[in-house]
This record gives sequence, structure tokens and C-alpha cells, in this order.
Amino acid sequence: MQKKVTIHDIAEHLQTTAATVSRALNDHPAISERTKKKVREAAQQLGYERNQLASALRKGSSQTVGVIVPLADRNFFSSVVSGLQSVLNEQGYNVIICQSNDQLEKEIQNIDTLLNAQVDAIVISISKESIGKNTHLHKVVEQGTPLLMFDRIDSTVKADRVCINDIEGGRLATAHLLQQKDVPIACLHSSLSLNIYKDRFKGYQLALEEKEKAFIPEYCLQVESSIEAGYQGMKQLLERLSPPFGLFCTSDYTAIGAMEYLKELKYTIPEDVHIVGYSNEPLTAYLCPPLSTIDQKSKQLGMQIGAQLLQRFKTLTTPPKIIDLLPELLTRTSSLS
Amino acid sequence: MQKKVTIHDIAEHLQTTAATVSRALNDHPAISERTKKKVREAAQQLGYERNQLASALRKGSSQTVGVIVPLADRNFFSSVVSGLQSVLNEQGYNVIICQSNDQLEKEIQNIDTLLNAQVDAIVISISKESIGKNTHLHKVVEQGTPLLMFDRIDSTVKADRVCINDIEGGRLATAHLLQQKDVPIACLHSSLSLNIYKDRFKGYQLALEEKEKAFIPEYCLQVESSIEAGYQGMKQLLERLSPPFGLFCTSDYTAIGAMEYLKELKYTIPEDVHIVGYSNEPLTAYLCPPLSTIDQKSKQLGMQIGAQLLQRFKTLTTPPKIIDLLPELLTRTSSLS
DNA sequence: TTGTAGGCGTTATCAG
DNA sequence: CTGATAACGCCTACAA
Repeated sequence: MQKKVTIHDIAEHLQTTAATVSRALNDHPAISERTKKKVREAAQQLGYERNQLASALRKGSSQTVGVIVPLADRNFFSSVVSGLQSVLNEQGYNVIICQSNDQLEKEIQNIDTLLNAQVDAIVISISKESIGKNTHLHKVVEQGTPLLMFDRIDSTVKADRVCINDIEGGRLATAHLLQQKDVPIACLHSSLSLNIYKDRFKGYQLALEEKEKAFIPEYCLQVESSIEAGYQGMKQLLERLSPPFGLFCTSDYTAIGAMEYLKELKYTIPEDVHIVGYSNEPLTAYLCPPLSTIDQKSKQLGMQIGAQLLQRFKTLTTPPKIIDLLPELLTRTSSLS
Repeated sequence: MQKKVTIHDIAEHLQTTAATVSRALNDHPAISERTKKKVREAAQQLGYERNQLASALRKGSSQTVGVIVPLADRNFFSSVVSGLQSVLNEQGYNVIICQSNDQLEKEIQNIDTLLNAQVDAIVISISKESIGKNTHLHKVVEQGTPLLMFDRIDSTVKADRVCINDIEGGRLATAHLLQQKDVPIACLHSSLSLNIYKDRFKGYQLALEEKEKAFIPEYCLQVESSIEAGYQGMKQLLERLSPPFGLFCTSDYTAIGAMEYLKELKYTIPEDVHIVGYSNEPLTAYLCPPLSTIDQKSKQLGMQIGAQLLQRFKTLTTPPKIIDLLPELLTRTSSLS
């Protein structure tokens, strides 16, 4: 273990003082160019590297942002983190990642951890269990740490938000289905207590309304966002209506499960049932048939979050900013007539 | 912005001193239970939370581990990070994530960033450009920060390693193909300068040898690990041999591209060409046909990395540990005769 | 069992 | 323009 070189070492080397070295390295205006140059050269030569910890302690800013996601290995979240990380890293910020596993308790613990680590901001997509439970989120805000919610949010918390417009996503998908064929459009949606699914479902209803089609509750079923649940959901739906019909799923996983069941029964897609999913999961373009879906621009979303944070660091007191991104419909074979 | 509660506040509150409070909170043996209890209660009541930064600076341990991956949104890597994070978080460690974008320069920069942040260890899967360039890796080791390489490694660096046995993976896949039909087995592999692809290819050759089949270089082609490259690769391969044959791809993406081209030419899989990919990317089980592949146990891999790090923190001087995990063959329709 | 004092490496304030 | 000094919050010899 080599001992690290500090600004004191540089100061000694140059017969000056740590204060001057510090200022020179921070490009302080009241330091002569000549001194700055000498200091930088010495620093380089001695292999100096600033101790972020000490700097952070003194400045009260750790140059670090914490992110809490339900699951770090879900493509949507890892993609958001990737975008966020790339933007923040460029500006000298680090990103600490935490997972709530969709559990409230773990989420609370994550927040404590991040606050202890003195992060400059916390970015979060809340867990399923956190719906309505928001004292931990309020705590962050009151305590003065900038908070930014994305995707799954709690609308009672006064904090920055970056969201995909899920109403528009649901509307786009459903309007597209309606445009294909004059048949009923069913919907497999996930828990409406989560804003994202509620909004997508709202968009579904909205599109029906716009085309003056009746909203038929029997054609809508709530299922988990998983392949298995989609499979079972489809099974139930087929007891309530028969092909041909259209189907909007609020998640690609659900859509895939539904397709599996339909294929088992030898129905053809899109002829018998035309389908749109949601999220543009990787490889959905290579399913049989390729799955139409709503792209959430996850990487851009992450980059947008990063940009907003940098903005927030500059103006800490401005009111919360709400950023609304538009999703995009990707029409592939599964929905085309 | 509320001012934070410090151990001094607690000390004052209890008419004692910060040292005692610190010791009590750290469960120091030389503190009476009574005092500990009082301190803990007061801490709770005043809403004290330890400042990790200050603690880290003092102790020289930040309770933080840095991870550098080529791309954070690739399923394999996000899955490893997820597993790693879950293990380390449990033990009070945080995980900082960095991306090299497969660029050497960025990787060097990432390492500097992490060292500045005083991380307790660095976990890395090296970039494509880093092959043979390892001064930055040696620097980490010499400087005394534990280094752990996984997946893509540099074998000249003396550091812990956690790897999937890619030779075995390649062997498993190829042996399985050989077992299906007595036809030639082709191979689309990616750059052999990366250990992972080199080993998978070695495994391919090994399996041929074991069955006393000739290794025919013309049936092997180097392509990028992407769908497009797999598509083009298949096109070229078909100029050199005709179905029926078997195909081992060192990546699922390559395999998917190959399948796409074959399907375009109306060849059937697995009848005309039977295929095995590599990585078990999400949704490969739902392709047409479902793709046989090698599962890399990425989450377990991440957890294993975490466990090894915790071990390493306890015994800093023991020689590098090399952990070798076995992959698993998942036989799905694409390869079954 | 507890208190005192000093320092981890940096930066901000205040002089000069 | 630069130097001295004191913090940031915590931990740990050493002393009592």
C-alpha cells in the first residue's frame, strides 16, 4: 500500500503552502498563472490525485448521486441508469446504485444508506409497496437533499419528476389497434395503483372514447407484468370474447405470455388477434411475429434525468420541475392487418 | 436544509463527550451497556445518522466498491451488478457504477475516478480496447486497492478473478450439437483477442477433437457480437457449406442474426441448421424456434464476486483467488433433432 | 469506564 | 497574490 501524495507534499516540494496548492488546483482566480502552472506540473510529476472524500467532507458535496430502482437488471432500469451515468460521469459525478427489490422496507433502508453517504441527490423509481407510503420520500426533501422521481412516482411529493407520458403511450397503442380492424380491443393491464399502469390504461380508454367505441370492462383484465401472468390472462380473456379482436398489453412480458397461449391454441397473430405490448424490451423485434410495442426511450430518459439534476444543482431553490417525455409507437407485424 | 445531527450534539445532550458517543455507537467493548443504551436512544431521538464521509476519511475505508463494465445496460452486466449490489449492500457497502463504453481511455478515466473516490475495491470487466494495455490495472494493484476482474480479464494482472468457464461452455454447446446429427458443425465467433471468445472457440475445437471430428477452419468465421453481424456471417457461411449442418455461435446476438438470414432463405431450424447460442439473453426462449444457449448464471456470478470481495477485505494479503464457475447448457428447440 | 487531544486531506476565512 | 489557521465529522491513542 503506497501512501498517497497530498497537497502538503506538493506544497513542501514547491516551498509553498497547502492552501496555495489547493487554490491553484481549483483554478482559483486569485492565483497567478505562473504559480498555477508550477503547481500543476508538480502535481502531475508527483502523481497527485485529489482525495474526493476529504474534499467532499469539507465542501459538503460528495459529487455523488444515488439511484434507487426496483430491480437493477430489468432492461428499462439498467438502460436508464446507463444514460444517467454517462451524463453525470461526464461532469465528474459518480452514481451509486441501490435496489429496493420492490420492497418498501428495503427502499427506506436504501434512502438511509444514500443519505449517510452524503449523496448530492437521490433519483428513484418507487417500489410497488411504496404506494401511499411516502414519509421516507418527504424526509429526503425536508432534509434538503434534491430528490428526483422517474417512471413510478408519488405525486404527493414535491420533487422533480421525469416521466414518459404513459397516457399518450396507451392512447397511441390503442388508437393504432383501432385503426387496423373494426373489432373489439381488449386490454391486459397491471396493477392500477401504480401510476404507470393506471396511465397506460387511461390512454386505452381515451383512445376508445376518441373513436366513440364503447369501453367494455369485461374485456379488461388485471394481471402481473410477467409472461406467465400474460399466458393465464389470455386464457381467461378467451372465455369472455372470441377472435378476431385486438389486444393492448401494458407490458411486453404480458404480451409475450398472451401470444404464447394464442399460439398454443393455433390462433394466428395478427390475423386472429392483433397485439401491441409496452416497453420495447430487447429482442421483441425478433419474436414470431415481431411484437409491436411502445418505446420508452429509456436511455434518453436517463440522460434527461442527468441533465435535470445538473440543472438542479445550480439552482437549488427553484420549484420542482416536471419533465414529460413522449413515447413512440413501434409498429411491427403483431399488430398489422 | 436542516443541519445534520453530529455525535457532538448527542454528547452535549447527554452531558458526555463525542468520544464516548462514537465508541458507544460503534459498540466498543470498553463502554458500559448502560451508556451504550442511553447513547443509542439519544441518537435515535435526535435523528442522528453517521456521516459516512467523515467516517471514511478518518478510517481510510469508504465502504464503497466501484464497478467498471463496458456497457451498463447489457443484460449480462446489469445482472452481475445486480447480484453484486445485493450482496454488498447487505453488508453495508455501496456500489458505484462506471461504464467504459468499451474504450480504453474511458476505462482509465473511470479507474482514476474510482481511486479518487477512495473505493475499497474495484471490480472490472475490461474493455475491448484494453487488451494488452494494462498499466492502469497494474496501477490499481500497486497502489494497494483490491482489484477483481470478471468475465473479460487480463491474465497478466495479479488480482482476484471470477469467471465462467468459457471453454466448458463452448465444449458443452458443441458436444450437444455433435450429438444431435452427424453433420459438420460451423462456428460464428467473435474476436479471439478477448479471452471469453477465445475460450468459447477453444471449447468448440475441444469438442470436435473429443469426437474425433476434423476441425475445418473454413467453417469458422469471425464476426462482431451483434444481430447484424450474425446475419452477414450466415450469408458468408452459406457460400462455404450447405445445410444440413450445425452452428455454434459465441453470442446469442450472432445466433439470432444467423437465424434471421436462414429464415429469409426459407431454411428451417433445427431441421436444416441446428443452432446453439451463448449467454441466455432474456426472451431467447420465446424466439422461433426457442434458442438453445449457454446460461452464464450472471446473477450468481455477481453474488460470487461480492462474496469474494468481502473475503478479500478480511485478508488483504492472501494471494489472488481464481474462481471458476460452470456454465449450463439450456437445450431448446433450435438445436434438437 | 470515560475524557482529552490530535489528525484524516481538503477548503474557506481572514489576514498580510 | 499568498500564508496561517481553523474547521468538516469522525475515530483512536493515550491518559485519567
